[in-house]
Amino acid sequence: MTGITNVVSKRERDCLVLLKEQSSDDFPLRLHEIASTMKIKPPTALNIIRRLKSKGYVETQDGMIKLSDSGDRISSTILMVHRTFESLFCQSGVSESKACREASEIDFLINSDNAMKVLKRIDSPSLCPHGKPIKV
Amino acid sequence: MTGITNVVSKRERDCLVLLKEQSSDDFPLRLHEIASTMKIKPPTALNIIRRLKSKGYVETQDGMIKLSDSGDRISSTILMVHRTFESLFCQSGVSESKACREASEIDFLINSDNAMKVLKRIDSPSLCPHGKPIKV
DNA sequence: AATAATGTTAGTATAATGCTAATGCATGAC
DNA sequence: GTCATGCATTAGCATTATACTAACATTATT
Repeated sequence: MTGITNVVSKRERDCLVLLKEQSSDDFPLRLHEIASTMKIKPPTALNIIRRLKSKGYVETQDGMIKLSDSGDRISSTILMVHRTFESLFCQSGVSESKACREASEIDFLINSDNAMKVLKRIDSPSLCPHGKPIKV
Repeated sequence: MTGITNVVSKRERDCLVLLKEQSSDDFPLRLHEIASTMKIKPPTALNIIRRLKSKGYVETQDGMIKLSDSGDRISSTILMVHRTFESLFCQSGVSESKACREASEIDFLINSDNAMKVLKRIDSPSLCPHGKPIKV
């Protein structure tokens, strides 16, 4: 089996993407920031973080939460798939915001190898509709 | 809000598609047939059927299970989305069986309006890779 | 030191998914 | 006509994901 498929749930995916897009080694996120961004209460967020930790995707030090190497890798993959399908939807005439929402529902379910093939099929744009690089 | 989005779970989707593809008024399915096709035990299947019934997608008479009108409609929509993405994956170089599996993971999550736009974008094939009509 | 912010535990709830064991019902074999 | 077989259904249980509140603990800030 090649490619990456379906190892995280929807909310785990949301959390990974949040960490990938809005944190860095210099600016790791705090639990309450994750909770408020995800519009959930801290105990709920803690639960998700705990699951991600047990999968090895997240590390915490002094309440600071950041992606592990493998978390960074899987987040990049999810974002690549996300931007590929976001681009597809936009090329098809779907609005940017709807394209983004739709892509978020499926990006963590789709095998990365298959997504890369789709990317070629839709003329390999290098940037997603928001202007971010598809392949990182 | 237009189009149809996310009103069924994965297994409800599987069951709807099974009923749509392998039953008719003349040949409705029995519970144990659904269970064995879905590789689950009858009580588990009964649970899914019960949920579909409560959503108005399925009717039963004398142990015979068939789609209601609205169940038929939503199943058709799911299949349209399925075949659209299956076609996309195949056009991209994914094998027929992998394309089908991948499409099954997402077809019930994608808004039908968006799928129809994607269908146009991929040159509006009238048949899916298995030779079945995409638009019913 | 007191208050505020933050993190964590404990307990609860729901939905989806799955199972086994037991019961109920109908039908065909004998 | 009874009995076995097949099928449907109920009851009970378990797991995972998701989410909440209330309470407690810890850490900062003033």
